[in-house]
Amino acid sequence: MTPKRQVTDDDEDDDDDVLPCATGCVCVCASVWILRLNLWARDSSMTHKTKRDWDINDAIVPQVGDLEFDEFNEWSDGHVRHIYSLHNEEAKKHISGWAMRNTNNHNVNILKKSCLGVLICSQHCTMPSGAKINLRPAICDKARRKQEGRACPNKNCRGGRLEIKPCRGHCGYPVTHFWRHSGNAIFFQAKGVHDHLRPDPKNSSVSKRAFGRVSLTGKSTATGNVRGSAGSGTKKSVIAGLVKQVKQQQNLMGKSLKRTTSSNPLNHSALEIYQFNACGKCTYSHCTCSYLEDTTRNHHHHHQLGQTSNSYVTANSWPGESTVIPCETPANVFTVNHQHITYNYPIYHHATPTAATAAPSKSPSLPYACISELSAYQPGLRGGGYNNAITNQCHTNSVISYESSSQLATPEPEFINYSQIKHLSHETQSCKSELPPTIKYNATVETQPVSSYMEDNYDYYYNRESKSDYDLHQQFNSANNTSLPSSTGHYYESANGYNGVSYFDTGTTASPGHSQSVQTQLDHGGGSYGSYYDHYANYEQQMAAASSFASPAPPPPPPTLTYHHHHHHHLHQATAATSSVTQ
DNA sequence: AGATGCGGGTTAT
DNA sequence: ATAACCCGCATCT
Repeated sequence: MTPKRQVTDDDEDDDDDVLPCATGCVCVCASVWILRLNLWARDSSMTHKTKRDWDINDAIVPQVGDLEFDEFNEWSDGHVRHIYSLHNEEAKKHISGWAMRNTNNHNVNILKKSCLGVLICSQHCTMPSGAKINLRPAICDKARRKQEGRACPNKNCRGGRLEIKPCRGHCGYPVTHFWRHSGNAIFFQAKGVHDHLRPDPKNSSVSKRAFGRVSLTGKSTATGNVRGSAGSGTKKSVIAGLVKQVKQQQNLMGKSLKRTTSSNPLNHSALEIYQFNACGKCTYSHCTCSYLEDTTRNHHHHHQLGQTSNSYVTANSWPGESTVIPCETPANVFTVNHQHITYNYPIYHHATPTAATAAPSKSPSLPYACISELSAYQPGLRGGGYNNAITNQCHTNSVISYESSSQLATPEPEFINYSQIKHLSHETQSCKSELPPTIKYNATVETQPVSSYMEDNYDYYYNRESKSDYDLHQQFNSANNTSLPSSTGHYYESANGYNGVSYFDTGTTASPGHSQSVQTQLDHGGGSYGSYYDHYANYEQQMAAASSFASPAPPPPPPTLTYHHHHHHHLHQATAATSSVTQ
């Protein structure tokens, strides 16, 4: 488990590009999608960096060498991804310093958790250490309810009560974590930027005081937010706690500043900025997106290609200037469906001009990515000037439509669309051969080259070291300074792996060759956390093997499935039916 | 008791 | 149709 690669959140960028906001709006960080497209488009000669790119929803995630795993980061923040060893105990337990609770996303393959925020004092009191009350909410609903309303543990606080400060760091919703077990790795992806401090550990003295483990007489031993300092009550720890909290607060401020006042975007790496590219409901200060108010029902968030793009492209096409940039129709138009992760996998569309000009076929409430935003990535459209007062509001008649896969005009990278899932056990037999089909995913992908511009800029986005005050927030990872996806080769070639194959759940299908052996290496038994072993793994293994050969074979016809169930995907049940994989 | 995960169900958009 | 939540249950620590 010796991690060869050390990473911090800062070396992560990410792909949370499609976010349905609470009010129905959607944040589209098209920039990232484009970057992803770039990755997808690269052929097998592409650099290692590209191989680092993956999404928790990818039909096939990279294979990682045993020595290439990330060090566990319990304080992941921002849009980050990590790959942990399947033997990493912390990863296996899906641990997080943040108070993350299970969120039922009705996808048994990907565990989703959402942040509960922090418990704060209703009086916003200050402890002797100078720190604020910042406790970890109980994960258990019942326990958490008991926490709320309790007296503030700060002896200097009068009348203060503990109350939840909910996390709103992800488009106005709590930050979410996703866990997926695949092969010998555990894939972790976080979405959103916590808009609150790190909560004290459960065993902190303050926490104990607050929740009865320690009598209130011990109030004077407040130590602030120092992990591991519980009960120490030393001056040193007090200072440390205060310093830590102050730093966190500074970082929180920094986040907002980055999102709102980056007058000189080039001072921040794209990755760095992207990390803060959280989308709020446009009522949140964190939100970096502009949006269109749909007079009928929804308001559409138009993620500015994120500050990510702003920081680099500074395109003339950038909406800045407080003007509504008329959307154009660039040669390369990428469309993205705006369904949220884990349920309806994002679908990347590299639309043809025809498709690009096609009017959105779906509900007018669907969000659209402004082409001008996307065009910002086009070499010829680069310009100068970054403007924070972005109002990249394009009109629906000139935006990129988010279409279903059925409207794909060209081979495109596409992600699993759970809405396409269907239980085949009783109906479909699109899966040829002896493989017992159960569930298939519409995951046609492509390897179509994208503009070299994006390729050229890949390094900028993905391999640039980003140091900022945000690092202060990553205290537990300060030593792992942005090694970025430097180690590589071990990553799956996305282009190969996705080359025109249709994805299917192999957890229920016989897998030829070595995949079987791989399967046997995995621990499916007993553990409470074993259920997230990727049911796709077999197929991934197959694809991995296939990709090792020269040319990808022509893709089999993508399965066309219909999802019958309301919204549940009982892969486990399907699996059990074939008794090839245990739960 | 609480953490954790599962999954049926509801609600809002 | 989609995703956020709520809830009860089961298992484990």
